[in-house]
Amino acid sequence: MPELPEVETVRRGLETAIKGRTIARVTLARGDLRVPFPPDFAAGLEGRHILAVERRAKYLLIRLTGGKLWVAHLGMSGRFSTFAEEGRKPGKHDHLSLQFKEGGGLVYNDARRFGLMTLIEEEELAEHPLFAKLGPEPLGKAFTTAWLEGQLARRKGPVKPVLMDASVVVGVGNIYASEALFAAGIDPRVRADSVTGKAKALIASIRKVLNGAIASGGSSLKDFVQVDGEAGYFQHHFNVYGREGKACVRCGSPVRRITQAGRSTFFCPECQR
DNA sequence: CACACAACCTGTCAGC
DNA sequence: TGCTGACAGGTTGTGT
Repeated sequence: MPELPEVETVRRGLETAIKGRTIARVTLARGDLRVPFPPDFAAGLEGRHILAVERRAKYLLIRLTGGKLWVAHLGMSGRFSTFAEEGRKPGKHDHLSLQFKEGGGLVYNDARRFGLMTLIEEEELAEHPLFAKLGPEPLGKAFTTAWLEGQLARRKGPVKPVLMDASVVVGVGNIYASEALFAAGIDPRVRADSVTGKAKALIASIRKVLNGAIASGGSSLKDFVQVDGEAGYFQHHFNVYGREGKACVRCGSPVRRITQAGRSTFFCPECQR
């Protein structure tokens, strides 16, 4: 389910739900998700205290005592939820379960198993293969007009897949790439190097779209006991994504769907040039 | 290096 | 109700 806003919503939920707890026991229902759990994963978590829940790109970073970092990626279908009962039976696709010393626990469920869990040293984060080549955070200061101009300038393919390239900017997935291009009035099919002059507007659009989605996810989470971004996700309304054939919210002409790099792209041919 | 495409795995939904 | 095929929010590896 996650693009950056959903992961950020889950991060906030986890922060409330598990920060300050002590991990008493870890149960793995199987040995792998997208990649195997490291051999020391369960033992490495047990006995540790949860200091903070952070995020880099679409990865959740759970800081533990002893300089350890529990890295979690939700893939397409991963979700965390908390439980209060002791001796809870694992449901279908529950792959990981934590029991807290203080009582209650946390479950990771992931039907498609595109998620990922690992345990690394805090200090190896920057050089770690998962993180070394990641571009700037879209909501951070390093995502500048000059940076995006430079990235667009060396790409001759369509602009939309460039926005989804994590070495250009992280956190922008298939939904928000379409939404940001709509907000910026840019046709997703145009060559990336033809819109360098719109880099500044594109950054503003990306931020607007992501911040709007975070605000919507966060507000729905308030009434939610569970750690689960799904409610916020489905509550959010999209301007073009998933709206093939429906009237453009701005001009009324039908929204089109095309395929780019194997993914669906939605856009308004009138409003986006 | 830039780019397209397949692969990973399961669930859901539209259409028959 | 059941079957089939298309499609799903991510990332990585391969081949050109």
